[in-house]
Amino acid sequence: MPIYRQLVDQVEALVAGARLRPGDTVPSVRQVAAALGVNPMTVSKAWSRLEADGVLDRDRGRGMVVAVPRDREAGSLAERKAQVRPLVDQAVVRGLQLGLTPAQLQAVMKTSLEEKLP
Amino acid sequence: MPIYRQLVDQVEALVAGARLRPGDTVPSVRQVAAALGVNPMTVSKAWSRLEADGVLDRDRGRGMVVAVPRDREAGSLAERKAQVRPLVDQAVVRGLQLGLTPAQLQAVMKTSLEEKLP
DNA sequence: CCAGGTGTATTAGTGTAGCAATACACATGT
DNA sequence: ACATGTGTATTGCTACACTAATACACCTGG
Repeated sequence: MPIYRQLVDQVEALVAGARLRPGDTVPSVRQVAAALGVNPMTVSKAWSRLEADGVLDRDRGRGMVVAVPRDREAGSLAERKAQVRPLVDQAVVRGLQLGLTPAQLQAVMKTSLEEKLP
Repeated sequence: MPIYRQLVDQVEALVAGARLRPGDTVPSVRQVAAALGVNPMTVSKAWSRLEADGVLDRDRGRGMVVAVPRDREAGSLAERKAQVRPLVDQAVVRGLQLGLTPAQLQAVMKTSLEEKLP
């Protein structure tokens, strides 16, 4: 899995789990790049995508900050459910393929939720 | 999303949902290719991957058949749960990101399961 | 055997994702 | 103004994913 995607997923998970809250600052592009031995541009790509997704706010000269969830992109409850649906479907298909029962799959999701929400 | 991957996902979903059962035959590479206006090799790639994943059995000169689930790749319950985990995590993160509550996410999974299992 | 069905190995072309090097634009503190 | 921090536009390169064209190998029914 590409470096920049790993970074995106990692930050998204932290924000979704409220371990990074709106207003918190994120390590600078150069800090992360140096720590990982990667080109700053690679990190910038990740930060950019996070900004495009509304997860971070950019502030040139200062750094990037966790954005307040604006519900803008959200839409109605039904729409949001429809957006997650493909990902859930993928997990479900894989689970059934492995012989897991519906109850076992639900249990996995419960575990995942508990781990993410402190 | 690549053509061959769409085919793979589609067949996997059908098999996982028991709409295609072990022993059922699958349309031939050339039939599907003609129907979609695609090169037979593209369909073959999909069929091959499905065979590698143990979903289909090959039978040169006759066609491809849905394989019996062998529990082969399965392993212990814990191992299988661990395998689905990343996919579930991805769905969960996305759901939380959209402001869905844990209960709503579980509901989405329930719906997905009900739709797949007849 | 032969005709017609099956899947596929091989090869080649095309596009693009991923990453890095460079140089630049913006903001802040002194 | 200047030094120093921030993020980034641009460019170029490389590797690999995806698709297709062709020719071949296998099996079955007559």
